Amino acid sequence: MTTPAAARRARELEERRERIVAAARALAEEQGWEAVTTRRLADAIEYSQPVLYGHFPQGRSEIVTAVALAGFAEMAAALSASALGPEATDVERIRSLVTAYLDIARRNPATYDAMFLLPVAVPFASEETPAVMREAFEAIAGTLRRLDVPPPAPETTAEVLWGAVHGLVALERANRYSPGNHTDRVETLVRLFAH
Amino acid sequence: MTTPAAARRARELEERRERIVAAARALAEEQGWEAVTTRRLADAIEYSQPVLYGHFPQGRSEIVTAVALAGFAEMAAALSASALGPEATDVERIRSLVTAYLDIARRNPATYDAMFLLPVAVPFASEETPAVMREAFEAIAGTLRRLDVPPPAPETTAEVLWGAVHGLVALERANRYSPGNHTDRVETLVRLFAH
DNA sequence: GCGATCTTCTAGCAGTGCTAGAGTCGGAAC
DNA sequence: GTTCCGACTCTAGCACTGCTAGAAGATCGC
Repeated sequence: MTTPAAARRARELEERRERIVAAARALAEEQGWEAVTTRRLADAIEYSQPVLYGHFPQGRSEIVTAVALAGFAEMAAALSASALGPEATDVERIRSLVTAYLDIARRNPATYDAMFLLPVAVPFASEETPAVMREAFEAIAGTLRRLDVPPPAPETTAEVLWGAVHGLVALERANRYSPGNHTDRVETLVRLFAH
Repeated sequence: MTTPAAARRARELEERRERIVAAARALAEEQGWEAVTTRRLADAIEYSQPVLYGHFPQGRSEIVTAVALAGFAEMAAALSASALGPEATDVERIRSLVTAYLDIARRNPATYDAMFLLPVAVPFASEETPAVMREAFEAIAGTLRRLDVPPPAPETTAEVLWGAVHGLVALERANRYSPGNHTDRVETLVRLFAH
């Protein structure tokens, strides 16, 4: 049914779609999301504006969502990779997790914004939650479950921990914190959850 | 030096300034910040657009900042008022504080966004930090200091607590949480900080 | 090679933040 | 009471935004 030409076309389409997402992400990280305009994206991929709407019928916001999903995939991988061996202490486990999270957020600020700040239309904890999001959450909950003294409700605690770390990132980036106190805050947070 | 006419003019200017801020806030709470355009604001105060720039030379972003400052004033008042009497337990004190914070955030979502999400040019923990911001922070730090078992570094813990509660608000509003688990999360957070 | 289909582009809409310059009005001085 | 100046406000317009209709074009199956 699918001719070779059609297969090639589908492949080219997919490639172009990814070039759009990559261009949006690069532009956002370099100059902020307000610099990510449909005209600049069209220039970056060397096509005209309407082409974008062929890939993303919902327009700009759908492109932002695509960047957010890519970010969640990377975060899930980083958090899973942050798990320590059996001889680690509870404090070390949580510190490794939190540090991995903060690293991801610090290295990709614009992508992080797409994931949490910008209004992207992705229901999180529901049926249709993309797998990458569940994965990232599971990495956090898994670390809590593996503690020597696991919390009574690991899932709920995972949600609270996620929120606490996100709050740290958000307030720090918005300059709502005293400067230079970063490591103290992280250590305080870690010991709070490691009990 | 100041003639009666000049005094009246100054008063009228201040009134008009506040009408702009009030209009921006009302519009944002009703239809979101993207609906707060300079044209709509001008319509609301029944003047033309350029009048806005007489009050706020930096334009729209300065108006958002003004709304944020009003929000901080209200938050400082609400958090201070949440302090409990001497017979309260640590858990009750923190719960009262956190609940007051969540109430403010839930009742004025757009104002809350102006305070923390939108890029307003207000350095927080620095010399020029407006008094209202310091006040809000002091209400949190003060509650921690008054605990039966105060944390080792109340200021740092206050920053972490602020971040944790903000994270709760942010993730909840961005639909990054499982629905219906709200009270569990709050209680988990409270007990974490009440030791 | 033909013809239909699918793709891409040009051009334009309505809206945005912001501003230059023209015009109007109030109030101080005589 | 009249004049005149300065402060104030408005009209009109710029360059930009996201998005889309309809024309022009290329491509592919036959």
